[in-house]
Amino acid sequence: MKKKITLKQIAKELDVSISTVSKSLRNSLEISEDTRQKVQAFAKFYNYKPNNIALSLKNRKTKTICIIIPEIIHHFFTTIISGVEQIANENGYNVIICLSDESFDKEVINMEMLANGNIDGFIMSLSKETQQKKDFHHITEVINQGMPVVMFDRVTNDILCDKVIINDHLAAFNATQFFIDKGLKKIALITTVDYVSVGKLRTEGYINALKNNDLKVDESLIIRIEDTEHYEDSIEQLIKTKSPEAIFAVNELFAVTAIKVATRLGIKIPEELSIIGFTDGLISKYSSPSITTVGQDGVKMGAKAAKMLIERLEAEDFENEEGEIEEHYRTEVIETELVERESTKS
Amino acid sequence: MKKKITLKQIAKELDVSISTVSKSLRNSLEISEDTRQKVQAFAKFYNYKPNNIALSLKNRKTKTICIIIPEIIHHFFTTIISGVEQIANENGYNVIICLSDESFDKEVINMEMLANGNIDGFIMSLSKETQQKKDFHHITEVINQGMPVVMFDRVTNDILCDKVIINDHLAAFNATQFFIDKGLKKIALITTVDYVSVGKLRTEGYINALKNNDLKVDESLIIRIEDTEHYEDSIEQLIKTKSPEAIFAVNELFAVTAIKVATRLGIKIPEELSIIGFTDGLISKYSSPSITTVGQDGVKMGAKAAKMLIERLEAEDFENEEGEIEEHYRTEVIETELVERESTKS
DNA sequence: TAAGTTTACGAAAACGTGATAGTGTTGAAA
DNA sequence: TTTCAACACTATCACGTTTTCGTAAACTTA
Repeated sequence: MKKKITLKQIAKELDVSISTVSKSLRNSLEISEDTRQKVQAFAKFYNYKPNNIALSLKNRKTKTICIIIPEIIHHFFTTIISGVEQIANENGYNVIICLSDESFDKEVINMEMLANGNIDGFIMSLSKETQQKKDFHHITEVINQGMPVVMFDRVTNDILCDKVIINDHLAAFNATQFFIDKGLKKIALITTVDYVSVGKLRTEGYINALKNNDLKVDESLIIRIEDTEHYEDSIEQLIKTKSPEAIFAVNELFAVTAIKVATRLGIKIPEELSIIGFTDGLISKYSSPSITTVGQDGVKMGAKAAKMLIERLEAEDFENEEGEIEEHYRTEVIETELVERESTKS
Repeated sequence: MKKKITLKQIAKELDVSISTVSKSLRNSLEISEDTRQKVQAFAKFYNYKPNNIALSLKNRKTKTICIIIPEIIHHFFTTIISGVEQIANENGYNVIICLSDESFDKEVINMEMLANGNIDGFIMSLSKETQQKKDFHHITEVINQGMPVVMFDRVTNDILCDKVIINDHLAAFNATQFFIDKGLKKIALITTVDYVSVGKLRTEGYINALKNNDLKVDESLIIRIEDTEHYEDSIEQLIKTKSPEAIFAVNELFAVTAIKVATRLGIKIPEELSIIGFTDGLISKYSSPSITTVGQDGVKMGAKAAKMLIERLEAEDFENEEGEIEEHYRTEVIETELVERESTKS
């Protein structure tokens, strides 16, 4: 077992100074051809690699970014990670992943922990609890310390920073309009309670689409599901008592559950009931019937977020010299598209 | 924007030495009550937090572990991450996630990169390409440098280290036996090509179960699918020409695809065809009919791996004093259980 | 009062690196 | 012979901590 070798050890072994070793390895012209080669050969033999921690300390840059997501079992978030990771790696950055588990406390702890030098910047999506509490002090603090933050998907207007979002409102509007165009009028909505911003926006899109077509908004066709709730019964209730012609669900799980319930009740999909979900994950794809869904390209979103963050990080090197930082935050909107499958009539 | 404050700045501000500040904050008895309080108050006001990078350099420990997985879109791997993350956080460790994308090169690059001080240890599952090449030099090297590695799921006997696996052989054996116990004899197998170790083991389990019940192994009932292959046709071919009574698929995707194909062909599940998959993911759960599957508890597995790694890391502190390290590697086997659902007769 | 002990703090080293500034030797130009 | 530049290398500092050791000043004891 040979431990990692350091500059100092090489220097001692070859009886030169540390500076000479360092310069030789960086091919400095200050060092004679002879010494350089000797050092390089030695270093190669012992497989010398600079210690990243020491470099981080010296350069005050870790070349590591952190992505905080509420949950990892959501397919959408894994695609986000995928996109972030790809761009990060291309630019020589490592990615630390933190799971907030939808918990405010865990989000705060993770951020405070990593903000102390471990990383150069954050990419994050708010936990439900944080959205509920509307307490963003941990994020403000990090930003105030000069660490860039990029928020995606679940964002808030209370924080000024770069953001990557999808147009939830428009996407929901279009999905609803899709039903209406097919001649369906009795359109139900399965959504979440309002404090999750995306659920709220999607609900608004649904309502606006109805209004735009002079259709009445029937509150009894809308069910709002709590996290903890066992929602299968609520959905069954909805389908049984209201017999909707179409259902728009704000996520995959609601959609697939609706399908399960309808199938159990002997309702034919899409002949008697059309269903559109949100988020194009594996479930939608492999469900039978497969589910028409609002596809949000997580990979693209993650990649965009990573690009924005890295751009800002690299820009910082300049700004230091200029003194004043120009705070011009952008919000990028990622396109969605309706992926038509078997759960809607063609 | 107030940047992070350092010991040095506090020292200068309060006109004491850096040592005094450091000691005060760590409640050293060497420092007078008076000074201590003054320093602590000041530090609190400016929200002083020690710089983790500096600590890492000093302690030669980063309190960060890296998990390398082949893909993140596999539900199984996300549950692994979940388990690792939980245990890591409980013990004050951060988790860096690297995706090898099933590529040997990416696995090597990631490992070499992070082994230079960034992390304290690895948890990993081999990429397909690495398994194929049987080139493990990057792992041996890391281990030789004294950095602990824990492998899980896709492991190899060529490397000596801690491992966490499931008994793939037994699990497949039991699944096949389950069919046989129901009186089914014509049991097909949808598996992967042999270089992926788990596919191989599961295939063996299937074959042994058949042999154990004096059933003939019919090679035409076994299809081996390549990564890149568009496998839906192969499966359709199998079902059409062989009309099996049961299918055992070595992963979720194969199982759900078999269901889709069978449903399309008008074959009733489970009346005419029973199906068992492997890995209890969302797809199996939400498919209609839902899929009976060999459940492997990824969370437990990840947690176990993290525990083993952290145990070894903390043990290192001792060993240094004793000189000689006792290399006693363990292999933990995680139990699997058959999760019965709608795709098999009860 | 002299000697020893405690108190309260500071200086410096160490972790590993890279950049800046310095230093001594050699050779060439004035 | 003097001066200056080029060469080849070394010393030192800085990044932010913690820790070991050192040391004045105050206090105790004989």
